[in-house]
Amino acid sequence: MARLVMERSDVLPLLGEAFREHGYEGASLSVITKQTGLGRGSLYHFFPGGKAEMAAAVLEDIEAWFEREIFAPLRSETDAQAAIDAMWEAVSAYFQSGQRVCLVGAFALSDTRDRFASAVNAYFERWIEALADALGRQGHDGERADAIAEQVVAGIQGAITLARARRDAGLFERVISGLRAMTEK
Amino acid sequence: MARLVMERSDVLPLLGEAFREHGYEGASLSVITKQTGLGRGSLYHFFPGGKAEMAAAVLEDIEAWFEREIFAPLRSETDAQAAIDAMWEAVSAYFQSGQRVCLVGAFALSDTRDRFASAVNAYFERWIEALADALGRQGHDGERADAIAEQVVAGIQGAITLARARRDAGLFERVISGLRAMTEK
DNA sequence: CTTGCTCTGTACCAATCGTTCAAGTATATT
DNA sequence: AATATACTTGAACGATTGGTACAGAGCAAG
Repeated sequence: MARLVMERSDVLPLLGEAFREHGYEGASLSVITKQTGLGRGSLYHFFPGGKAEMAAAVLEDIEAWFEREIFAPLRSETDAQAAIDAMWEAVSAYFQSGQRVCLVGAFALSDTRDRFASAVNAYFERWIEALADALGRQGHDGERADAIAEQVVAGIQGAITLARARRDAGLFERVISGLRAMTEK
Repeated sequence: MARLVMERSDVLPLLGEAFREHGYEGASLSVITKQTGLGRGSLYHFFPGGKAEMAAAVLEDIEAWFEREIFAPLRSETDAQAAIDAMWEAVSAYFQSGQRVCLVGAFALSDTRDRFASAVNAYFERWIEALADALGRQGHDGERADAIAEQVVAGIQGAITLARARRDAGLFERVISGLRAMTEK
């Protein structure tokens, strides 16, 4: 039966937005309670480890989403080009033309990275490897596929940074379409 | 005559490192006093506006450095390719193969951007325009020069993000050399 | 030495930080 | 209905935050 109360998994996206908008340090408990609508007690009921556990759970949730929606198809879809095309559409939708920050990237740039080093590293490692895998099946030789994958994933992060810095969604789309050209046969 | 005491301009690089390592929110006054070796009294003597003025001064200092060392040559050096080559060397040295964060990029990803919106925007705007100018003089038509410049500046930011996320200086250099190929005739 | 100015360490402020917890309400089980 | 468990509340804790006040240190000019 459907529960009327909030579940832990319902809170994660709200928590994610709080961290995205304010960063780890900037997302104070008052910000988080406001963003999630949950009191401090409830938050510590779901996440006894406090803020650190909240952020870790959010990272895990994000990683799981990317794994399911993007990385796994890149690795196992028989039509590699179709998986890559799907990645580009997912990226544009997920990051909302650069108006929405990549939480993992944002963490990577601050000393928050040290707290969540393995999650931050794993996210990008898997993205690059999965994309290189698809590029390989698409016809590129291994070394070239690795290079393109690194270039492309870095470019996506940079596009987010620039689009946010300049408040220019068009800039995001232009850079993305330039990168996309690198992943076409 | 040379002053033995600390000047405002001597503090800026130290302040910059503090903000780079901890972000705007994370760089507390205790962190800043430790990093700079200056007490609260001295800091507020130099920067009556407090933390916000410190960060603004650091951004101004960074912008001035890039303007002098990179942007101006890109715009006015008669040998455009030489100016671009110099840019790549300066970028590698300045960001220390991705071990050193771009403060402007880091600010752009957090809500700190809102506080320093115009400085953050101006930094990237000038970089892109100066690079596009050099690429134009190097032979590319205007539209193509703009596109490459955006792609390249975004790529640099992404390379920093990824290199830091994965603690992989080699990754930074590989992405940079891929980008560099785009700026060669 | 006196005066005046720049610089600095200490103490202090109100506000906010992340965290804890006892008490309460809602839901599920019997 | 009675009991047990899941969830929520909001007040309070000590620690730390950014910022202020201020007396004195250091030094130069007169």
